Amino acid sequence: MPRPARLGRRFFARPTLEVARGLLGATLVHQVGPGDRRVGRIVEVEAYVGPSDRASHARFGPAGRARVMFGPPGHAYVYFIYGMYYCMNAVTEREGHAAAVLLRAIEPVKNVEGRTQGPGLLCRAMNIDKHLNGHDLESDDFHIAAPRQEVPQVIVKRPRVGVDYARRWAKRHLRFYIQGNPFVSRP
DNA sequence: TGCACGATGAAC
DNA sequence: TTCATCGTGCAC
Repeated sequence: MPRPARLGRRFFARPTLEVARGLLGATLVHQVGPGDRRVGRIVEVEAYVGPSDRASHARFGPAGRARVMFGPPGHAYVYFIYGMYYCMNAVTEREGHAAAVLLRAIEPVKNVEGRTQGPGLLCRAMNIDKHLNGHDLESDDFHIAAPRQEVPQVIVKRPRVGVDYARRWAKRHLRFYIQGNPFVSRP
């Protein structure tokens, strides 16, 4: 059986909506320590398309919290939120175009315990925190791999969660998930 | 220097 | 609907 192809710079250096849809069904891998390689299948994501996206942290500019989003694609943007949770994004588009895809839910595949429905729980279960902010996703210990084979899946488009303050940007269907998957946070 | 608030999740 | 809990952004 062929080894799943690790997604590299070229995959992420594309339009964010394409990357978002392409990440559904892919597997997130984090080698937490010796003998603890955690793997989860991505089933729900959100796209944050640029600094003009009023829901994106990129709106605060390259000197702000989301400076990693202004850097090269294929890196992790991990931030701390509500005083207790971390959320993980994969940076997209070309360097200088601040965009990313938020990973909202995974289906446990290997060594993943606890709930994984929602960006905060996902990071907790995968042991992802601020020490991984800015980490290169083209690495052995932390990366995303393409599905082994094309699995038929219907992709649902919905408004993003928790961004009502963003006016018209809150209405756009920039959340994507695999229809019928039981691990989606908010079907 | 202070303060309001959030790309959340759980309890009530 | 409220609350836990704290870093960030911005007003002062």
